[in-house]
Formats: sequence, C-alpha cells, structure tokens
Amino acid sequence: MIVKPALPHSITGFVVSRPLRQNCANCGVRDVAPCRGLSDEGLVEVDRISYRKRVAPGGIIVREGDPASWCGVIVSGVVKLGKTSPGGRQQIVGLQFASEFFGQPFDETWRLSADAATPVDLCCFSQPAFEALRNKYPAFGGALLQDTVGALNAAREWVFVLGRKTAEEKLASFLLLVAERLGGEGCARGACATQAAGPLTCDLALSRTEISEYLGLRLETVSRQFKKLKEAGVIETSGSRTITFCDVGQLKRLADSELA
Amino acid sequence: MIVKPALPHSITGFVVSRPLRQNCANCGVRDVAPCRGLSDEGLVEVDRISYRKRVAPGGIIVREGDPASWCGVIVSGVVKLGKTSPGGRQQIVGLQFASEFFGQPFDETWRLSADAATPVDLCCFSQPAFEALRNKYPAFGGALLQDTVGALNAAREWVFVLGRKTAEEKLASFLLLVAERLGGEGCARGACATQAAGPLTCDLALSRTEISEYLGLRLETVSRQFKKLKEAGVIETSGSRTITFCDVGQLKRLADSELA
DNA sequence: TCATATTCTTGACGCATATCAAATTCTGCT
DNA sequence: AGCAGAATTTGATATGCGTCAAGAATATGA
Repeated sequence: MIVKPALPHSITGFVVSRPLRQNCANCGVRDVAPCRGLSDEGLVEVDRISYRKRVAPGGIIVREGDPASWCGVIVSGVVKLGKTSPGGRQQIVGLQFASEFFGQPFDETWRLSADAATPVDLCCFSQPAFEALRNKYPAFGGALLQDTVGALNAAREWVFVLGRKTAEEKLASFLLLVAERLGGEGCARGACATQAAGPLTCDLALSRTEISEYLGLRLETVSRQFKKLKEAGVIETSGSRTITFCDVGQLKRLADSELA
Repeated sequence: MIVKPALPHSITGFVVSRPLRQNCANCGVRDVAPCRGLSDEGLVEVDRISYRKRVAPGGIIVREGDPASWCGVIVSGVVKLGKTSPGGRQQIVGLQFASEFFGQPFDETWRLSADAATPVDLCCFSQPAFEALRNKYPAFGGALLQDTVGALNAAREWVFVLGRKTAEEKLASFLLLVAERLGGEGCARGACATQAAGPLTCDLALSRTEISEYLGLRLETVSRQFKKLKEAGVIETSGSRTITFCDVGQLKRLADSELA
C-alpha cells in the first residue's frame, strides 16, 4: 500500500539550515505525477537519482531524431510537442503541463521535438535509472500506465478536434483547455477553474503562431476567430497573451456549436 | 526473466483428442501482444480467466458512455475507434489491428465507441481479472505500457496527418497504413510488406465513408482522390474494397508531397 | 440469375480557410 | 519615455474541400 502524506505544498514552518534544495519533499506535483505510485523509500531514491532541468521560454528541450537518453516529469511550465515535415510544415501534436510524464521510454531516439512555451522545470532521470525505478516499484509503473492511457485519450480527443471542428470551435476548444489547465494557480490535474462562475484571467502561454500550429490553422485565421470571440463578449484580451474568460458557458457551447 | 519459447504459430504435429480450443498455445498474436510479458504460468492463467468475443463486420463492440467492465487483446480483425458529436459529426479517432490491446483500464465507462470493420476476434478479461494479472506479472504491465506508448505515438502521428496534410496526402498516408498493417498475411506488428518491390494486393477493410471519417474528409473527396491515384498509376482497384499497390515508393512520396 | 438496396462516382457550385500584402500594435531595450 | 523589431491585426483575393444532386457500379438476397 502506498502512503500519501498530505503535506502542504509550501512548507512554511520548516527550519532551513541551508538553502532549500528542490526535491520530492517540497515538490508541488508529487501527489499527481506518476511519483504518486512511489513509497517514501522510493521518493528518497528519486531524490538521489533525479536531476533538474530548467528551460527558458522558447528554449529547445529535445529535437526529433536526437538520442533519447533521459526522461522525466514536468514540475512546472508548458511544453510543446511538435513535428516538422521535411517541407517545413509544423504541427504541435500535443501540449504537456505540470505533473505530466515527459519522455519516450522504450525508444532510442526522440520521435518529436519538445520546446518550452513558458519557463519549464523538469525532474529528470536517465533512461536506465528510470527503468530500474519502474521495475523496483510496480505501483510507479502502474501510475505511469494510467497517465499514459490518459495522454492517449487526450490525443484521440484532439484527433476529433482537428478532424471535425471548424476554426471557431477549434479555438474555443483550445481556450477551454487553457482555462482548465492554467486557470488555477496550482495547475493541478483536473483543476476545476472552469466550473467557477466569475470571470477568470490567465496567461495564454502560446503565441498566435503557436496556437495556429496546435489547431491546424493559419495564424491569420486564429486572429480572426479571436476577434469574433471578443466581439461576442465571450473573452477579453489585454496585450495578446493575457486573456479573460467572461462567459465560460458560452465558450463551451461554441466548442461544440452543434448543441447551441 | 520471462521465457518466450519460439513455438510455431500453427501447431501441426499436435495430437488433438477433442476439438482444438482457442487458447494461448495456438494464439497467433501471443508473442507480439502484451501477453509477451507473461510467463508460461501466466499464460495458463490467461487461458483460465479469458474468454472470446467474436464480432461480425459492422458490429458494435462497445458504445461511448457504456460501463467498461472488460478489456482485452485483438486477436484478429480491424477495430474502428470512433467519437460522435451531439450533432452527429463522426470521426474515427483510431484504428486497431491484431495483437493490440483493447480497452479503457482505469476508467468506469467507455470514452469511445468501437466497431468491427472486419470480422473481429477478441481475447477478453474482466477489468478486475485484468488488473490482477497486471499486478501479478509486472512484465505484463511493462509490455502494456510499451504498447500504450506506441499507441500514443501513433495517435500523435495522426494528429499531424489531420492537422497539416492535404486530402491527397491524407489518403496516401492511409493507404500506406493499410499496406503496412494488412499487406502481409500475418498482420504482425511492424510487418514490412511495403519494403518489397512488386505489386501488393489487399483488402481495404474500410468503406469510402469510413475512410473519410478517419481522414477528416468527405466521402466525395476521398473518392476523387482515389481517382487521382488510379490515374497516376499508383494504385489499382477491383471492386471498391480491393486495392493493388503498384508503386509504393510513389505513394510514400505523395504522403509527404513536399519532398517530391 | 435477376432484382433491389447500398455504395461509389461524377458534376456543378459555394464557402471556409489559405494566401498574399499592408497597417497596426505590442514588447523589450536603451 | 522613446525606439526598433517582432507579433498581431486587418484587408483583398484565391482555392481546396464541402455541399447538393444525379447517375453508375457494386453488393446482397431471393
């Protein structure tokens, strides 16, 4: 049985004799990341074998084709998973958020490029160390499987969005995703920011170009759809990256406009 | 350490005292399905707890929203995973082939509908039995994780196809998938039918409508693209479901027409 | 083998989104 | 604060795919 002590995310009353190190004890995603499957002993081991990576916004995390020697967990930030065709067409094939597993286990090379959309913090393992951890703590492997199945569901959801939705519905779907994943402070899995009534302001994390690459559209089209949503009073923007959701209900209806 | 005895797929010299039952010993996908992670003892257990499902072409396997009480492995056939919007728009969000895991572990209800495109054979487990199997044989869970990661990669690949490719490229991509997965008799994972030189004939498994639902197009558009490929001498058809690949190299170029 | 329903093909036309080209507004830096 | 470069918006036009409507081919069942 796995013990999950309900520690506060910020340990305020803690006597710090030397600068507080980034480790499992003060890790904000420990209870939702695959690490939730680890025992206390396992977490101690993670502290020993893991290392941190920090990538600035716009920075490259990995490039398609490079040898995949490590994997890890996203501690904070937004990661873009992309594919570029030889002719230069680009598609963001997935977005990843805090607490999600990042990597390509069972593979020698990266099949995708990954870039930081915001400042990104990663808790990293060498592939062998990671595999050893999986073998030693089956519940860790189980949690990883559960999260991978979740990612697969999300990817298939996105296949529907790209295959069947109009530009307006696509943008509405993206904005809902942003509201859900980035709307709350915690960025925790399944945050329910979109359930609340009042308006909600947050950072978009992606530029117009990046949004268009995620939605399979052109940036001009994205821009025009933003205009429509603003005119409809569903959202407001201040600058081009800060958005306020004025009417989440309407946004949900627009994401599936057939029901409206 | 897992023992993987290299038994022939068809056991010909076997003395059968009563009608040969469908079980692991004569299962064609045992060595590529997640079952490859099971010991001999585990396979005996699978024989005891698994049961077979057979679904005729066009038959419903599961419906979105139904309680997910079982999961399993596709022994043969082609399964369509679909999503339907309230307004009736349909999208096939994935195709599954022999040896692939089928199911929604960790979930109470099916998030997708699944239909048989061809006659489908499934080797099924109740969710609890399946979970017990995973817990008892960690290598089984590992193989399952590996396959799920593979499915995630395939889904992201398809996100690129839907997001950035033209109608012609989409159809070419689909036909290549068919050639790879259905071109050889064995339908085994990673079949290399498309490496061979000569022409290759096989069944499409999907109707024009289904192909259009997979590619995010309309059936008329699919039909027109078929015409183009036939006129270009890349494929031939006899009836509407039997295809001959005349020039796989050209097809590959068309699937990524930027390089041509 | 033929009759009938279904699926597929073909054609004409319209629209959503792409494309090309400025103009404008942000954003970071001095 | 003001400037320069980048990002975004806006406009005009083009086009690929969708839509609607027949008609041909194919599959199914008596």
